[in-house]
Amino acid sequence: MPTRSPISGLAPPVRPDRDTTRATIVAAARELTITRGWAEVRMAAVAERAGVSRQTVYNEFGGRAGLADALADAEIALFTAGVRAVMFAHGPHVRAAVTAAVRFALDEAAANPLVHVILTASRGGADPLLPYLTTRSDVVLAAAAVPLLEWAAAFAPAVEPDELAFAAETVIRLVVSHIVLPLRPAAPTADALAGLVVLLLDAARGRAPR
Amino acid sequence: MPTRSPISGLAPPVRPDRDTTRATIVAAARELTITRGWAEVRMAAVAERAGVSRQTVYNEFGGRAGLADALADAEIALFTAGVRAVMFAHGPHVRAAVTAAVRFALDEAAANPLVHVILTASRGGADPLLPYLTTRSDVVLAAAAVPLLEWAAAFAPAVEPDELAFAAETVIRLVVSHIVLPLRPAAPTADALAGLVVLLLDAARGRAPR
DNA sequence: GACTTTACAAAATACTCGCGATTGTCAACA
DNA sequence: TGTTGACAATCGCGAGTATTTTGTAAAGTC
Repeated sequence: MPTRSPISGLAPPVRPDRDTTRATIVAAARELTITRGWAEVRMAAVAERAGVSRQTVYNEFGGRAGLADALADAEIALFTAGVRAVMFAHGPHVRAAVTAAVRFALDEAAANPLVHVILTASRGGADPLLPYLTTRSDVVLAAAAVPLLEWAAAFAPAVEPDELAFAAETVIRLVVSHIVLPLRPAAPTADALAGLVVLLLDAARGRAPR
Repeated sequence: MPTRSPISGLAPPVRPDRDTTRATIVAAARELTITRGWAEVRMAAVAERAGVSRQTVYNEFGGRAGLADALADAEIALFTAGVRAVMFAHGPHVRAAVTAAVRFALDEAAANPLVHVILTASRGGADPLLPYLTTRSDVVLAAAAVPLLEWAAAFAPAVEPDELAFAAETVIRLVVSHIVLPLRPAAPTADALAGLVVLLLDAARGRAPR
């Protein structure tokens, strides 16, 4: 994060925006991937769209695999940030917060194929991006849990960590399941899962609020 | 196993065992699929192993796709029968019954590739059997729910049907999720899911035992 | 110094062709 | 009713080849 000081001149003049370049490239790769699919994404096309030379892409990411990694990381960060924002917007209201978070996840997965692929990764799927995301599915699960746990730390501190972890893992698994096989519209699913979380947290609170 | 009636001659001479033949063929296909994988299963090999002519296989199932369907149906029946047996063996003990059922499902999916494929179907996976199982994943979910609901009807009749259906669907989704991405050994997973079901049923009982 | 351009080898991908194996169907046969 | 044998159609596989794309290295530019 070389955020350079405003007093330009003396501050590191070098590298005006090293990671701005990276971000631009990742953004370009992201757009191309979402519209055309990762399989169709050419390093040359990414470079052109990002306004840099192909060589720069290689310098920054090492290659196609590195770019895929960075892309996945960026998308995960974006997604978790969204979940976090949605949840904190509802303050301590467990049901409202979880409902909104689940809806966000379901809608996002429906609209953004990248999120869909990353969330439902792990299955030896057909998607060409997967070979590059080497079994990161557990990482994804862990990443998705972060905003939930942060929210709980802020608004439900009395709950035992183990119970909390189980609740988080369980909703996430269920959300993914409903993404893979949606039997009902998003709204009732979100309501049902929120009810489940309320139940889990209440039970945990009643049992172990030591 | 063409077990014909001992009193040969008068007993229905026609069609001594139409569906015995089918069962034999399916059994042959099943064994070949489990050991060598569906992709390697040849219609000729199935016929030979079943002790019938290749033509008979075509007459009974129409073709490779039909055989795949029948195979899936048979395997689902076998699996649900196993779940049913395991659950009823524990009588009304919710936790014990669900624990055993989850363990059975996890172990079965680990040991029997056919069960694994069918349970985790739907994802546009690499398995060659899938193209023949056209989006039957919802059917599978419904089928897996049957033994659970039967058990509940026998031992937990006071629970509202909706709540019951949700509980069943949820455990099944979670079991599949843990098959696809197992983070812990089977035993603790089974315990945790059983606890979840107990919670759901207790809540439903306390709320709506009208 | 960071980036671009140009050049080029290596690797992946796409396409064609031919062939053997397999599927699916038909009719004669037991 | 089920078996056998024959046959066209189709599929999958592998070799061979062309084309694209990746990945690396150099020299050139602001």
